[in-house]
Amino acid sequence: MEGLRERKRAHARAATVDAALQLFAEHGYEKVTVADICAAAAIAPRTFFRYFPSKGDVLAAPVQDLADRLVETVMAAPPDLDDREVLRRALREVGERIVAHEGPMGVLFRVVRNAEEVRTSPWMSLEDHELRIAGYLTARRGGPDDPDWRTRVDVARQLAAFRVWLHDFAEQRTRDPLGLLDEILAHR
Amino acid sequence: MEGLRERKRAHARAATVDAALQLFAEHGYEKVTVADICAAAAIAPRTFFRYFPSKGDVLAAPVQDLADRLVETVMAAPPDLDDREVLRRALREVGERIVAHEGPMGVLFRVVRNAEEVRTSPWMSLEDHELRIAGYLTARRGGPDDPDWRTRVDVARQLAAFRVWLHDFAEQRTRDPLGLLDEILAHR
DNA sequence: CTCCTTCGTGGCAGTCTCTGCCACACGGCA
DNA sequence: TGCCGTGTGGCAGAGACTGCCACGAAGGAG
Repeated sequence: MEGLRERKRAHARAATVDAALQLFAEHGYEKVTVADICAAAAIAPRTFFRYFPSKGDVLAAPVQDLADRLVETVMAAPPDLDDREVLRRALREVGERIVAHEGPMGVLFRVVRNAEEVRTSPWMSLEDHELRIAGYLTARRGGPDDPDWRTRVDVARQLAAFRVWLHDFAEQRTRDPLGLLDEILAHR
Repeated sequence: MEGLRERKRAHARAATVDAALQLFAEHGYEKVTVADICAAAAIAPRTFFRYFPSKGDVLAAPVQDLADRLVETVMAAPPDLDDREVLRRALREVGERIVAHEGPMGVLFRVVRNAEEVRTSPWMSLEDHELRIAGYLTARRGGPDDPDWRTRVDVARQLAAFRVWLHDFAEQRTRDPLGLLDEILAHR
């Protein structure tokens, strides 16, 4: 058992994310104040900032989860695959996950795209992981701690391609998102 | 003649950017308040926000100039080059420009990298131009208004690679930055 | 040169995000 | 049951940013 305390906390946190997403989708990111979110989630503003470092991080949290998943998948890949294939599979998996949660994810990404102030940071968290991922890929084949620029460039390129797909997906431009993702990741 | 009014304005604006960069480099981005910058640049805070939508945009401005330059170069490219070559030349030119202004640019990029709050947005302006650039490339060869995903992915990939180089440059990791840039852009 | 229009500037008050501090209460534990 | 520790909420305050208004300086017409 997890302890009543932690369960309460987790519940309050999740409720806050839900309330925030709901309100953002309804009124737009900047029209919703932290106080509004707190009222809807029944917590005090002071507590909000204990859960999330900033207002924008309510949105970053789910994206962060995806990024963590990406890193995990990279690390768990069978050792006989080359970098490119490892990354391709990991991104494909994250893509599947996003498509599976289509509803909330779509809302999330659209909110992010429309929120001038926040548009940057969640995608950026992907970028923060570029170096980490390149490091894991290098370590996998026993390379040096500092990944060489080729590896970093390859990772950056694939993530950039993935972001283009994300963009398309958020705008619901395509009927077969996973098919498109496969094409994009294979395109080179 | 440009009119006294506009010259005064341009001068005050430039002085503000200089003062801000100076202070940021000295004390760090978040320790410097807008009021500090205004005191150093001899303008009122209210005026600061007329020049720049937000504190962070003082940093974004120079990067924005580079991005504009990039777009210009793309548009001015000879018509017989293919997309990839056009983009390669344009990025190479921007790279040269950055290396030439090494001092201020180095300061700028290092400030940006260290300022948690702002780290994201200036690079993002590059990303905002992805679609624009892809559009110009497509238009150049008489394609449709909406660039297809292949073009957008190619542009995104090259810009991502360029960002890796920028990162390296800002950290002064390499002795021959332009040589490295050529390798990175050719790497594919 | 003078008057009048126009537009940029600066000050003021107010909102919103975010932080440090402290008192309190509730869950965990003996 | 009673103590301890941690999470919570309230309060005050700093800093970013905005709408509003009054003033002054640039530019143009007579």
